[in-house]
Amino acid sequence: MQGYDKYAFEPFAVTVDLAVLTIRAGRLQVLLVERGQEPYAGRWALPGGFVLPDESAETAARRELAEETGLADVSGLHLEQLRTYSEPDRDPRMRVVSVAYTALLPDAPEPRGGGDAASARWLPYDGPGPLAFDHDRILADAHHRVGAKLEYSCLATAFCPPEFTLGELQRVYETVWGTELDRPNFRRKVLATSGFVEAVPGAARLTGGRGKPAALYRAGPATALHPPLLRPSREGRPS
Amino acid sequence: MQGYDKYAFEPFAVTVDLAVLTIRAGRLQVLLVERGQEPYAGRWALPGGFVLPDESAETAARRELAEETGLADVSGLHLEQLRTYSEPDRDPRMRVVSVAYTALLPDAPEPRGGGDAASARWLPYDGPGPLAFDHDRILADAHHRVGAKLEYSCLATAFCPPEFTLGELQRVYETVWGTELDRPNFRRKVLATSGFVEAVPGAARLTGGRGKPAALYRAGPATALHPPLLRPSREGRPS
DNA sequence: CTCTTTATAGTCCTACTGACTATTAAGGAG
DNA sequence: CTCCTTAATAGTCAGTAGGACTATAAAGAG
Repeated sequence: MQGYDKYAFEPFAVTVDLAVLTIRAGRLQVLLVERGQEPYAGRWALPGGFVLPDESAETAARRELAEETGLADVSGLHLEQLRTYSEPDRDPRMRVVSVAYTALLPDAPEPRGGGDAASARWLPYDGPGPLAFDHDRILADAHHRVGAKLEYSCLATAFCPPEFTLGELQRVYETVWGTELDRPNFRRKVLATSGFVEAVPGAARLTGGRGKPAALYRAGPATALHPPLLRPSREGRPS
Repeated sequence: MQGYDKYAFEPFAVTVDLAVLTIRAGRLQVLLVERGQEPYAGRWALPGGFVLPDESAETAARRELAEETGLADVSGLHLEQLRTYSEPDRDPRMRVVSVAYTALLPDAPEPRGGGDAASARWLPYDGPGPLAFDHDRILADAHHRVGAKLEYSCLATAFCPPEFTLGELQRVYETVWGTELDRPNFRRKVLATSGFVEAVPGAARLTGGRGKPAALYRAGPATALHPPLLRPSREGRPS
């Protein structure tokens, strides 16, 4: 790798794939597009596209995210590189190396198909059978990563609107992990972690609630949880 | 991303870069090659090279690892994808997207330059000034990742020979984290984590030791640490 | 007004861990 | 051989985090 001219190399197409996750109707949902052409015509796929000549993968991912969600301002959303998939046969048409990103959205409006792709839609994480290409694996990796990061980072607030209740925050953990948490213990842990959330000055929330109105919180300045908030029981958090 | 023919895309060169870490002489050391040509002639760089047409990035990384270290059997070494670096200007000659990997080695023989590259050498992690390209950042990311994974995974044994003492294992933590740990507490924690290490049937080690001979252990079947072994004090473990 | 629902407050009790002290078993210096 | 140093191993003790659980408060539904 000292002088490129001395070495032959094959040029690859480089794309980004997006695993965009949100919580709607109490379920973990994914943004998917339906493929209209072969291969995998009719299958659901993760949104994505080519990295343009003057873009970094990160820039391309954020551009695609804006196009596929139709959101005007996508700058505040959590976007994080997941990993790169480069198996030679992952796309039957040509050699494509794909840099996968995970994005987390709070409220999740139904996407208006304002981009180049066919209309993207929210679908339940466990819902639609096998995805196109290796997207099942990418999506599973994204879910695994997000579940793990909930334990030791403040990532959960990325699923919440700017102001949220501790009940909503707890539902994020429960939905992603697929477990139930003890409410008093969850409150105690979150409030004891300085910088995780901070109370909104003078507010409570009543409108839609069926029970006692809950206090509102905002995401705090912290990014890491010390000590972590471990998921209950079951052993094994590989990789 | 439904039909590639409809979209223009630029072909990129795809490479792998390796952050190969080991512990030698009580210090964290990195495998580096000296660049002979511009750009960055004379600077140290991470070993790496092009992904070949029929290779995945993972395969290419393992091939480069074997070439650069000169080790005959590289199959047992810990190799893990770090992340992908794709800034358009990261290589002044052309557009290169690089998939970075982190590898951990136990004993660390001085590499015999048996590959295509100029002789690779072990250098202290904090040693050689600025590296070529964006390799300083890649190396820092690798160090950060390894430090974080020591907390919640059994990765530390990847730095150790097949049979090791708990003192050696502790030195891995101390060297990577740059902190000192309490020895009795470390022992208690490691031995209490089932599957982390297991005692070698009937053996102790005396030869080189200045003190009481230590018992030998092997890596156990576990991959994750529950609960984690957190580094002392200082807050903040970002990303 | 009562029941249901959700938020919030507080109490045990156990396990984990940080900070120690003590003991054992080598090698080295005299 | 004896003392000293070094490192491994054993054990103690207290503070704390967290799991399980009970109790109270404040809304809406009927």
